Amino acid sequence: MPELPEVEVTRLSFANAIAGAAIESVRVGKALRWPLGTAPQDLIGRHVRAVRRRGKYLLLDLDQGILLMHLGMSGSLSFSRRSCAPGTHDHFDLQTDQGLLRLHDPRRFGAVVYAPGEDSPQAQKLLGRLGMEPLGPDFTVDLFHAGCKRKNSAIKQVLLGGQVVVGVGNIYACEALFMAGIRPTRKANRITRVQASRLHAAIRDVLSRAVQQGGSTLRDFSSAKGENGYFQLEAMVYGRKGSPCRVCAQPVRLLRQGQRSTYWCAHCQKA
DNA sequence: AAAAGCCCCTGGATGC
DNA sequence: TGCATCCAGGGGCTTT
Repeated sequence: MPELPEVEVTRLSFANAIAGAAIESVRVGKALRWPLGTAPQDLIGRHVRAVRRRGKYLLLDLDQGILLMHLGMSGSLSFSRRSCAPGTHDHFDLQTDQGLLRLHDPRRFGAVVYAPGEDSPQAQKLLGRLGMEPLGPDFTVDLFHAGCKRKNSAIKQVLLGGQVVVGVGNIYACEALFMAGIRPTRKANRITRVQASRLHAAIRDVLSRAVQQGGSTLRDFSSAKGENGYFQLEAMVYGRKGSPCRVCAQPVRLLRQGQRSTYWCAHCQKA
């Protein structure tokens, strides 16, 4: 489910509400991708200072240590003033004096990991190799182009890989490549400076528009307030195999790249 | 070192 | 209706 826009929409939907909250109890349900990394009761009494995002990770800053949260493929968070009994797929609860933060994740590819700090080995193992934040000031055309030139794989794979730029998942990689008119299979190291510039702009544009639309709700994503996203209605190619391209009316094509589906338009993406 | 493949897991859609 | 198969928004780890 969650790419950068969905994670950011989630963050925005509960960051203010949870700021300053004291942790009262922690419930760990069925196993997620990794163990919590500390005894749940050790978190009791600590305060949530802020909620940040790095790539597709959420970072809950505690007054001592941090909680790294990842939504995997099917995860979503909810934050509610009133708590209620957990459902089948509710695998992590953080009960605070300001409300209950709950992770719902049917497939359990998500994770909640405690680390003593952002620079700790536990955190760096997950965050250490992440590329540039696409909506941040450090994501420049020059650095993006240089990053592409270092990669000998398909540009679609580079976007998904997260070592050059983070947060771009399958939906937004397809959409950005369409907007930039670039073939998904193009070798990244053969992208010209002009193409890199177009793709850079497309990535920023599609991600920021998606945040404004509340993300994409394909199956069951919603923000921590329960609000659905609407960007999927604006998708030009993703999930539209065989349907007419919204620009040229040629049928949208589907191909496999690294076990993932790539949607694209052969007529509009010739670069 | 870098790239490609392999899994983790559940549920919904599709086809017979 | 039932059952098998395929597919899904990710990404760390293992194998080439």
